[in-house]
Amino acid sequence: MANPRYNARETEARWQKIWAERGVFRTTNDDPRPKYYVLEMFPYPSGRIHMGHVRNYTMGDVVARFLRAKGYNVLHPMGWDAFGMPAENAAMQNKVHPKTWTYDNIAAMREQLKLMGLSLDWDREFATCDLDYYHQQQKLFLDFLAVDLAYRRKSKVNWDPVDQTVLANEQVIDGRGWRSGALVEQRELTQWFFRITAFSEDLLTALDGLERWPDKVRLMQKNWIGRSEGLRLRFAFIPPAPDDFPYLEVFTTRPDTLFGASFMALSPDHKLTEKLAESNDKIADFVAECRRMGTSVEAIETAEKKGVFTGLTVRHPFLKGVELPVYVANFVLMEYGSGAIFGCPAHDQRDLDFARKYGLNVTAVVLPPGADPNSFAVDDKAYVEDGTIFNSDFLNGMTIADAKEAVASRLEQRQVANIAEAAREVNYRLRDWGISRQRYWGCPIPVIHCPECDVVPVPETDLPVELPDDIDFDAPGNPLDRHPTWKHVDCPKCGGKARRETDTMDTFVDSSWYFARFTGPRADRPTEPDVVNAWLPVDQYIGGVEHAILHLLYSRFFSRAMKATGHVAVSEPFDGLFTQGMVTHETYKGEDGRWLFPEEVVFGAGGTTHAETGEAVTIGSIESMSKSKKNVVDPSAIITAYGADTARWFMLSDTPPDRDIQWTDAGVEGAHRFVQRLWRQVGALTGKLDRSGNGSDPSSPAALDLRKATHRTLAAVGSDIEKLHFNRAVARIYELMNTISAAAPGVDADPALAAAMAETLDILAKLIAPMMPHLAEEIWAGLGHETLISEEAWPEADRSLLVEDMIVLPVQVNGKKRGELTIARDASQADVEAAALALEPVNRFLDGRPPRKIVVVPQRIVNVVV
RNA sequence: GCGGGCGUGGUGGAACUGGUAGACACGCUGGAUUUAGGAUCCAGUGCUUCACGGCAUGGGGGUUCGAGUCCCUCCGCCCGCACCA
Repeated sequence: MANPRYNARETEARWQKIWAERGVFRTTNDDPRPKYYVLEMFPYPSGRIHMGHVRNYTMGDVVARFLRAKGYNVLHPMGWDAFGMPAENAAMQNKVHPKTWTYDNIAAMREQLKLMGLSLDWDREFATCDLDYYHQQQKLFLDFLAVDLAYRRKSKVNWDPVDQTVLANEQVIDGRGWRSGALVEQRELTQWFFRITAFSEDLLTALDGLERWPDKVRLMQKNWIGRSEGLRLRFAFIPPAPDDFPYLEVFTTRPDTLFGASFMALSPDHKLTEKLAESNDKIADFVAECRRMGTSVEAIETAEKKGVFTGLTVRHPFLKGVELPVYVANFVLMEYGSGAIFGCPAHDQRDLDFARKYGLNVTAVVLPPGADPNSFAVDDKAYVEDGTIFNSDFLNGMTIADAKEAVASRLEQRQVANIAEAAREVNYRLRDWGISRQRYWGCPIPVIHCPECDVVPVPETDLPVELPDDIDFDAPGNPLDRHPTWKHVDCPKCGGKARRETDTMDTFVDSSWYFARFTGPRADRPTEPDVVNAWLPVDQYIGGVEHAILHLLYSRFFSRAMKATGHVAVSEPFDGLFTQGMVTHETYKGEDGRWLFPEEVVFGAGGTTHAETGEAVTIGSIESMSKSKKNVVDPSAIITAYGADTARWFMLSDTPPDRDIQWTDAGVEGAHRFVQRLWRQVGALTGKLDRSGNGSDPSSPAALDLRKATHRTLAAVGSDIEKLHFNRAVARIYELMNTISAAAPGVDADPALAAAMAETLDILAKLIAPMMPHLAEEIWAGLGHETLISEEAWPEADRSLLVEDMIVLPVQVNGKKRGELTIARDASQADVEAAALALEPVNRFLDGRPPRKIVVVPQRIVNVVV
């Protein structure tokens, strides 16, 4: 330890090699210790790791190393979310095969990750594009298909006519394909779906049990599932009713407003609309116009409520002789309820806009509190608040809730002549999950289309359906579909000529069960029941909040579907979830407004300038790191310059882990200074330590104080890490470090302090080990230990050192602190009062009068009320 | 529009169930040491006052012996959803 400067690069490589050689982080499935499964969201192999990965994996590694030290059998694996579009884009742009591109990227990123010193079990690594992985995924698909959790139906999709592919909603920008720029069309295609709605209710109610999830995420999922209770009503047509439609079915959550109904509206996609359009050009034109309407945010926000009268009318269920015209309206969604509504303009803004446009009646039936029933009317703002029902016959005077119930029970008892049928119904906004993608680089859907036998699952013995390697990306569309031979197969059932499904699965399918596969990554079935059920659920899952809905909801569905098909025993995959914040950085712009990389910018006395051109640079807002704004810092460069421990320490310091952290040079340098300071301080002390005792010598108050500070820190850091409050744990370690520096000069003359210091430095090394594992190993070895600190147990805090006999009690007068007194911890209330009243500042405020009241909160505070 | 969250020094942020506001760090100021340092060490650092003290957790009001924390209200910022009947 003579070297005053810590050489991170040399040291980190050395310890990483030792860990790997000794297999320190390899996890076995038959370990008798209690299990703990730590998982960070696995990366997409884009080619290079970014700071978000560094932050995510640092946090996970702290948890993994901490729990390993606490005596758990920790599973901490890593893999690759490796299918997806970017590989195909690279293939088109750079003429490189998606497989080559992906595996090259994985190799590069694995090397980068290894430089971070993460305590991962690399033996369990896999990529979702590995044949073995998607083979098992195909088995899952077939199992889901067998129990009807996977199915095929026609569905509206965004179709890019140039690239000849389906686009996700996120890939449609202002109505145009993000790559081709072509106007996106709405097309009906037959697509594969997972029946996530089979679990709507369970996915919703089970959220309450996810106590170790952020409330925010649970709420987002709740809103996404969107449960609402109401009635399904069948309105009778004024004869003649259209063929095949004896009644008009609607769903409503507001049956209390039935007396205010003034029209009916069908979705443009409603079956009845389609039928009417066949013989009515106006309707047909209107439907076509609606189809052209984009699905973009802007299009919906600015869309005018429009419709066209169908010529049909229905009877009002309660009001004799009242007839309601039936329209087709652009704001009615086919996907929700029955695709038809009754319109009550007074109490729904959309209905009101529509009614005003077409001159329909607006009858208020909910009276705001205190309003005059004779004069209250709705103008151009619908009344949607609470109130009392009026203008509504038998509902008059009721609350909204009572009126809903009254209508429901009356309809159920069939007391209404004009309603053919009514039933209570629960609807969800959640839709089934469309998984078909017209893409090459994904898991092939293992079915065969036979002209005789229809859809035939690929027999399990014929699995895997392997992606062909010889493909070309010269033309738009799905290369699998264009492949000369791949799709031509014989029907497994009848042996006749048949066609292989050329759609592949959404890559979200791949990431919906990888956590289960990590428990038995080489099994010849998707999971080994004994093993997977011993490991799941994941105890702590860590990742970005951007996955709050899709990935996390899909994974919750998958667990249920895998449970239904016997692959796992749990319904909930992730017991604890933590969503970390993003990494941000300042942005920089040159004189012409172009974005600049941080390394292009020089901060001089004369202002901020460009390193090469010398032009003035504008410092812009702080944004999350992104390639487009160039405000990125490459983790490899940081690790090369400062070492992984510095990068890790910085990521854990100062900012709470769930908030965005700003990456700054000053911050990194500060973290690095601490690494050096720690190294220097420990190095300066190693020769002076006394290993013959622990320093519990009553004759040395300095030793006792140091031991108290050490054990207090030990207890606090442990509980901070358990709560993932890494920034507080870091602050505690800084505090201990300051205490050590202050005590260091006394070690020479005080043998008890030298002994206490030995214990303190051992504990310090263990405290930093989860966060800066390389430095911790180096210090541990330097302190004379021959074990690996990575395999050492977390120390126990000595509880007798955590309580003080004498405490400092703040004394307030009228709630303001005026002084403090040092008193025995177990002093009686009378003693505390007497001591407080004896304080000079208190007396100054008392001014000779007796206090009105004295509040003593034991061991906390004294408040004298004058 | 609906739903949710957050506002604390120059900065990032501490403050457990209401109980010493500003821990810890960055930055800054002064000093020491050094050929030099973006290295290290020491001291200081919410605002205000010569001082006693006064004022301070987005603004205003309330509950309480006591409020950053609880309640009401207003302002500002951020996030999610988006015609869901």
